[in-house]
Amino acid sequence: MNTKEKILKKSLELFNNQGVHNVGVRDIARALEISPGNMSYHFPKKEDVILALMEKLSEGNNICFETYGQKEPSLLSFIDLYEGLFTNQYAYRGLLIGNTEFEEVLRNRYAYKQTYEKRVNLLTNILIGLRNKGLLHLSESDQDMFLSFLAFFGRSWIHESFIYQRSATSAETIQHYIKLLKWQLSLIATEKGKRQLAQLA
Amino acid sequence: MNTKEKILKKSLELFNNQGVHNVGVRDIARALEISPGNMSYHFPKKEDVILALMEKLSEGNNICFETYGQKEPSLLSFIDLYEGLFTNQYAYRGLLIGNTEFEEVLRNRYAYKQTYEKRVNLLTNILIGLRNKGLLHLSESDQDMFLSFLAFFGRSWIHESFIYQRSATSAETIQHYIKLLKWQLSLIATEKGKRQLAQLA
DNA sequence: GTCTATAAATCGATAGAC
DNA sequence: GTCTATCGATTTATAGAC
Repeated sequence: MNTKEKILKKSLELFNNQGVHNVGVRDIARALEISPGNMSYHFPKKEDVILALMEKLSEGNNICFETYGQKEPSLLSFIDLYEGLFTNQYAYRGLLIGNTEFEEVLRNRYAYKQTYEKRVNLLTNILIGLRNKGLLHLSESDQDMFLSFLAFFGRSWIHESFIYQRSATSAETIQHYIKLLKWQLSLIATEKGKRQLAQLA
Repeated sequence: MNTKEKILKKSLELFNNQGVHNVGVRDIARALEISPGNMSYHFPKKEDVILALMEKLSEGNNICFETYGQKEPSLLSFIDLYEGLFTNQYAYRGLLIGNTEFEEVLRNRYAYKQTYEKRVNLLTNILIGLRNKGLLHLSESDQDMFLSFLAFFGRSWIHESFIYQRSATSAETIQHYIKLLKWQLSLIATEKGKRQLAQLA
């Protein structure tokens, strides 16, 4: 592993444990036993480190969606999709909480809005697919609301987990929110959909 | 209005617009055309300002719950309750987002956990009341899940609104999340409950 | 590529006069 | 109560030797 990769790995570790704003470039350098100057050679600004990590997070999410696309649409693979997404988000949780500090940077340099719109389109198609399979009972307006819910849920659970579930393990935390998602699905699932959900524990 | 109150008012205004971490004591002093030293006379530490504002927020929430307690339990008054809570939270949104910086402070000096547990108990009773009125269809496990959902929703909507709904007005933003809440309620409402919800536009 | 040393800015907080 | 002036710590970022 080269220095650049080492920096990214250690930065993420520190960000996750202490939050981005509590970790200075000095801290990262010290943890890696390299000099602050060396840090700046590889990443001229702290935001460059954050941006690089954000892109890795985004790639991870893309892979989850691609994996789903290759499977038969079902509520089980839908849950799988979200387990993947949540696991990925959890791995980068330090970036996703307390990011108001770098919000402006992200807005300018990271394709926030495009990514968001792409995801909404993707999810819309996924929901339509599940409805067409007779798994979800979704009217036009239900679909919009469930989409709003999913967008909200997918972006916000990590905030709450960071503040309120800190003592829990990674797996426990993720399962807590997956359970909440399953419950939501069960409320709008058809009988066929409910039978699929029943297969899960 | 005395200086202390002026400081609190202006601080909140600045926090809401720029986020706590982007507003220094100097900024507040400059905006009020007083000296930084004077700021420190009234609030020795920046966290004292934040703590005072948090307590005002908490009082506002308490009033919402008390108001609900004096009404006849119904899904309409339940929605009223949340409109009140959301309006209050929105007014103090600067404190509620990006608060990882002061999380430790809040944990130590503000009765976070007690407040949280009190609210969960309160909400549990409210839900039981609504079920007893024949408005909600809630099994034991449904109740737990809906409680988890409400706790999550109530704490997290403000994060999302701050990042994704910034261009919307206060009223639009709040109504967006109230609409989401109504939809959730409609999923677990009895026929009687659904008739109440239908009264709302 | 990596280092040491330090610039330059900003922050919270304090000292002491009035 | 309010002011001016400043301390002391911390941060990002850079300069220049090796």
